[in-house]
Amino acid sequence: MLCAEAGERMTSSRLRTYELILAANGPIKAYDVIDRFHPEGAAKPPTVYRALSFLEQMGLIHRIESLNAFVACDTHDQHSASEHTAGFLLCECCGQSEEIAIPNVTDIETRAAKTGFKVNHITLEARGLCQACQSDQ
Amino acid sequence: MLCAEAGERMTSSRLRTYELILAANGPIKAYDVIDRFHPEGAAKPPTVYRALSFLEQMGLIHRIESLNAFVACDTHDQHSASEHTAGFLLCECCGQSEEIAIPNVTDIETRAAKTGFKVNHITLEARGLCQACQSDQ
DNA sequence: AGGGCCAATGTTACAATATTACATTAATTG
DNA sequence: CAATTAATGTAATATTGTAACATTGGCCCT
Repeated sequence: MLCAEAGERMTSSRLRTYELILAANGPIKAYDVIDRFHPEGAAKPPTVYRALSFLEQMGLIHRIESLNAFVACDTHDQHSASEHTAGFLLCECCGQSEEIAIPNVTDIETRAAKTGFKVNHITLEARGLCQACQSDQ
Repeated sequence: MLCAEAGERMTSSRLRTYELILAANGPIKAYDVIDRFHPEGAAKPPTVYRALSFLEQMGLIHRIESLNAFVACDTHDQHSASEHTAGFLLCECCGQSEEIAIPNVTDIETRAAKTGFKVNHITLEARGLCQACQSDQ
């Protein structure tokens, strides 16, 4: 929250969206946020999509591309929002995610630089099975 | 193609889909394939989505998660389909993609193993600017 | 060749995800 | 307080992807 103040205003839509993502305790879909937004009925999609964009820019949440879902950032107090990029371990069985630092970012940038490519942002998502779900098998 | 024969049949829908992806010379969206499928009108979505799934399983194409798009595999002759996973450099300006080997896969697996996570598949997508688009600025 | 099987396709409908456009309200600043 | 910009409300629609079920086509077996 302190982190967000550095940027812009934490309005009630944004806070409500962030609360729902925190409460989800794992990746949550935009339309699940939309459905839970009000006690009675659903929110309008733009309300939530705008809040999601904002929260992502602030580094409070991450979008998981391979799931079309969003998850609260574990480590937003450890990074500036701008440079903040993270990797994820995504369990294909239970749906839980674990945020990890991307190993060897410089190796990726070096490889990119070989063809003159300048990296702005890295998406790293590893799908597999978490420990608990392996035991269950 | 030889590679595909190892698995199943390269039917005409599958071939047509693959041709369109090869011809696209960069990531192409499913609905662009659908629109171009027939000379006259569009294909039905399931026709193309089925073909895309098949081609991906065969290792002939890759799905780019952060673009909801598909691109022909550069290196399917160098890998068995099952173990085949690739990284991508995606230019935010011109839309071109470059396929790269994922550096330090073992580092990712080792990090995952710290919490008992078993990795099945890695998505690595680096967005940024290709050389040509940097020069243009 | 005829019958049985399964893979693949056709077809319709719909679900899920996301954005555009424009009107309105709220906050901030000079 | 007026002017300006940021944020929100609202309706409609665009984009992406799947479910369900009927039908066809290839293949194997005797």
